Amino acid sequence: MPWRGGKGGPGWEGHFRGCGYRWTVSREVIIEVLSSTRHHMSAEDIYHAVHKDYPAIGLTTVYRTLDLLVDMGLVLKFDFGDKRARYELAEEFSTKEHHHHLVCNRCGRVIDYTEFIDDEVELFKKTEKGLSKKYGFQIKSRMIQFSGLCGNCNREQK
Amino acid sequence: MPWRGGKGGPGWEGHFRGCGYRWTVSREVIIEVLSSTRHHMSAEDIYHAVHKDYPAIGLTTVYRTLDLLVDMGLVLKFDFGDKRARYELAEEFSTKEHHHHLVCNRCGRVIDYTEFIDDEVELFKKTEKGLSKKYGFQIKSRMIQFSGLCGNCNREQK
DNA sequence: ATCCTTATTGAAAATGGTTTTCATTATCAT
DNA sequence: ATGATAATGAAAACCATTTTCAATAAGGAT
Ligand SMILES: [Mn+2]
Ligand SMILES: [Mn+2]
Ligand SMILES: [Zn+2]
Ligand SMILES: [Zn+2]
Repeated sequence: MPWRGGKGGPGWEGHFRGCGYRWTVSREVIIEVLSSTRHHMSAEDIYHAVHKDYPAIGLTTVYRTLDLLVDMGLVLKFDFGDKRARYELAEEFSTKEHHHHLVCNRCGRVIDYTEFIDDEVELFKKTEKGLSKKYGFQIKSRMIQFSGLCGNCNREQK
Repeated sequence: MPWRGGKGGPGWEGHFRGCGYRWTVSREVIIEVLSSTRHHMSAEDIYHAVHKDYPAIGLTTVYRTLDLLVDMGLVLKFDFGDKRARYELAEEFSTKEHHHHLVCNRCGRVIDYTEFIDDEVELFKKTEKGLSKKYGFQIKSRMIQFSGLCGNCNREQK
């Protein structure tokens, strides 16, 4: 795990430089926000968090930075069914372990779960190898997502 | 498999009636389109297909009907990363077998794959049971999706 | 077959997350 | 420090989807 999070960690900066991008305050701050949350933030969430300390940073820049981060594979983008995209640090840069998502259709709660992850990883490996051979498809990312009713909503639903 | 597809099959009509909805020409025609394609159509795709024979049916009705079908569990809604939602008959009403999706990030091609489905189903069952016990979460739907580069795009990329 | 209630519909307008535009500013190799 | 140009913010544009509302059609009752 050579990547240190936190302010201006050479890992992040190096990634940007390595791709020919500049290392800017906006980028550092946005990454800092993503690094220090356990939530799945929307662009606007991030914008608000950033805005407290850096009111000059605009929503447009947040969107642009997130796009870059996703392209570079440093951040994952999710669709949990509310209209806005949600973002989370990629595994290698996160303190969270490899996980998938459980989304409540009623209240929108999102649970990170890690149960049976080993089995999933194994199955993924096998599947990817099979699909790559059969379709010549090179898999870059994989996602599993369950949705339904969370404990609370399940109870109320009755 | 008690459900017959095709024009006005009592299966579809019964489903609507059973939920207290009326059985209308628009609904019949939209279902007919979904039943006779192997593609993952957008609302607008469906609108255009319907429009040839029934120019009076509007895009709004297509959206509304799709929402209903998704709510009733007869149709699945996907996000393949282009901006529009994509729709496909649920397994029980489709001639396609249970499958998952392989999405090309470059050209947008979507492949239905069925490899290792048995393993996946087994793992899903186990996972669902575990999650249900641990989080009280009642799972209604599950999705797996891989993305990357398809055979063609992989070759060109070089 | 006709009436009546109301679910359904189409057209147009509104919505809202995201993207584009463009003039200004900041980064960084020199 | 200087200059080339990548990055940025504000405002406008975009565009899939949703909402509004008056007109229409479905289907139970008669
Ligand atoms: Mn997560
Ligand atoms: Mn499919
Ligand atoms: Zn819930
Ligand atoms: Zn492709």
